[in-house]
Amino acid sequence: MAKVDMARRAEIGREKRAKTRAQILDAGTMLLAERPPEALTVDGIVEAAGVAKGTFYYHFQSIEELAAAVGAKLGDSFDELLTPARLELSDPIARLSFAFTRFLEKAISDPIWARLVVQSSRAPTEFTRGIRAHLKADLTEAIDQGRLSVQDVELAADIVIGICLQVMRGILERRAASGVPGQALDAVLRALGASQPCDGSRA
Amino acid sequence: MAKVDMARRAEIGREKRAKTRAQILDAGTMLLAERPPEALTVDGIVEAAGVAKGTFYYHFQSIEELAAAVGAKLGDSFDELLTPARLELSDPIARLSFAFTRFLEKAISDPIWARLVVQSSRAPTEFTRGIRAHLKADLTEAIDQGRLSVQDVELAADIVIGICLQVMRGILERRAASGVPGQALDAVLRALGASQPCDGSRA
DNA sequence: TCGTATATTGACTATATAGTCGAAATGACT
DNA sequence: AGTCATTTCGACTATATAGTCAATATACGA
Repeated sequence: MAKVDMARRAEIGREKRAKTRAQILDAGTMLLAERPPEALTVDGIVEAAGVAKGTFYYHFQSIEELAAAVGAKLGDSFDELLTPARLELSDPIARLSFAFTRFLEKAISDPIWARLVVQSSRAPTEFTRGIRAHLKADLTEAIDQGRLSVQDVELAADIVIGICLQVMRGILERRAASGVPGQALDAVLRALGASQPCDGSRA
Repeated sequence: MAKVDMARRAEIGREKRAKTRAQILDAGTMLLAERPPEALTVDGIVEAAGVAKGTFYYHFQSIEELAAAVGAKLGDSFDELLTPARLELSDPIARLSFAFTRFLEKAISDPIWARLVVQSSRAPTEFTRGIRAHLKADLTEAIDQGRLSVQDVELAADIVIGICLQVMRGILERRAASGVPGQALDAVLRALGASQPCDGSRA
């Protein structure tokens, strides 16, 4: 009698579920782009997402879990943005330069993403830590090659990240001049005391 | 019959009032050093200050007003830190260098202050704007003297502020090496492409 | 059309936080 | 000791937010 295909059922559920979950995730993303996670409320989220309160709890255990999911999505966007460079470029300074530029260009083209990055930088998550780890690896390699005058990796990382974040804030507050990413990169390389990478694209 | 000196009364009141107000202000300062203003609660503040709830509202209309008062106090500490340099040094790059170094040294010696500065940088207040205005004045002067290779004042300001804030975060997270302020300053001057100021203290 | 697994809803209870206010305490002065 | 302007207190009411759950809707397969 009526053998029901449980697997199929679950799949259907998963599809519908994914759609609503994405709505909530998007609403959470927008809200987290404009306020710190401590300022989020479940009522605010469900209103922004256009779903009922119970639905939120059906998909997420708590606001923290939602924030973590948004963080994971942001982490994915980092990988998507940076992985190509990591594979193609063997020169650590070139990798770093490419990544830095991609970041600022993305910030210009996608302000919500930029706001989210800036907000996330307040309380470092697993994903922003990953970025820093990659950066430090590149910097260490460059230092080992004797190509940076800054010898302290942590300081070097703070210089790169500090300029990147603050320039992002500048892009968000004032309107972005398109020349900014290049100029900012030049400044970063000067700050690190970087010897020219092979491409020689700087002044 | 008992002519009461109202002015004296008011003065007495003001003294007692000032003491309790300072307690609340200090509690607010500590809390704002560790969380964004949106995450503050009146209950949390009065508990930290060791006063009753009504007392808070006797001194402040709202949490925003308390946050503004903390911001003003922070602004005063900026002036105290920076005014001497502004009066004594006529060279804009020397002024900027002095201010930058004072900031980082203060961050090392007073972590609560540093946390407060970092937190405040999220949502620029009247007082952090003042800092940026001073900085931009110095940078403009230096650019006009043809002593910086960075020509865009906003970008230059972002570079200085970005490095300063991120190095502060680094100081707070890791333990501060005392050589950091000097090294960071060197990096900033290189980033700006600054010609040597007269003292020539850099590498 | 009906049955069923899954997803969605919104009303409901808990609790936390905001903001008020009359009563009590304080302390300089007589 | 008594007076009184001022400050402090904490109980109280409002409201907002968290978190639950029984009822309902959905949509596919039989």
